[in-house]
Amino acid sequence: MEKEAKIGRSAAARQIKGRLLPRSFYEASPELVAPCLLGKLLAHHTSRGVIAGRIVEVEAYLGPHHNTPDPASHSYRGPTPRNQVMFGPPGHAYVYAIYGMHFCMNVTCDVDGVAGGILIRALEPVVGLHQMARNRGLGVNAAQRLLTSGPGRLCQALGLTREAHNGLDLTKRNSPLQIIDDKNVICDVAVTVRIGIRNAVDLPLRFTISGHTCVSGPRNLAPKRIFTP
DNA sequence: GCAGTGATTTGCT
DNA sequence: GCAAATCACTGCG
Repeated sequence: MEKEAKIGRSAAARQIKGRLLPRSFYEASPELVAPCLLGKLLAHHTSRGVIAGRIVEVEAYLGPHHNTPDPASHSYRGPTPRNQVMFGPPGHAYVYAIYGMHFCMNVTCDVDGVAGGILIRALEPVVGLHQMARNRGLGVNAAQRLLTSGPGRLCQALGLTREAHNGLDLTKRNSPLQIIDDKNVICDVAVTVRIGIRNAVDLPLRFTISGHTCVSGPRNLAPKRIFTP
């Protein structure tokens, strides 16, 4: 009980201060933008307050115009009603339903008209931990990594749905959903193959903050390489 | 390990 | 049109 109260106070005391990432940040290819998102804050402004987490794991999904074919990407076969957001301007949220019960959130990137997306796979909870636990249907003393470690979990924790958030512009000042650079410095970035997919399983397009406890998936997945940004 | 769940797309008529 | 296959997941055993 004592511990939960302490977490609640420290989270509430924190302010989200930093620079809203501009449109130009997202105008490059997914494999270039993806590692740059690590360490940034994903913030959802709700009527109940702010819920935010630090991005610790992402995956790049390449568009059909890219040199490397990516059959795992939703945009692989061209635009459809579901994936049209990916073919629009960069810096927008592409939220879709999967397996009948989960949502996943991508950030669109590359220039307008060229598809590209980055799946946000895991966050480190930073602000609104009690609300995250409520949204996830967990007790307030649930382990932090159960809140936002996994693409479905983080959407549930932040209260993101396709109906309410698909197509939102993340670069607008008044957007309820934003990505903010608070100058947090990260150490090592590990590059691995993507997980949870059937096609194009060999492409090294998953980026994680190396060793971070909130990263999802198998702990023993060997990195293809590690670099310091 | 695998069941649960439903939207989405593809491939037939 | 309609049926079948697919799916970037999670939670339970």
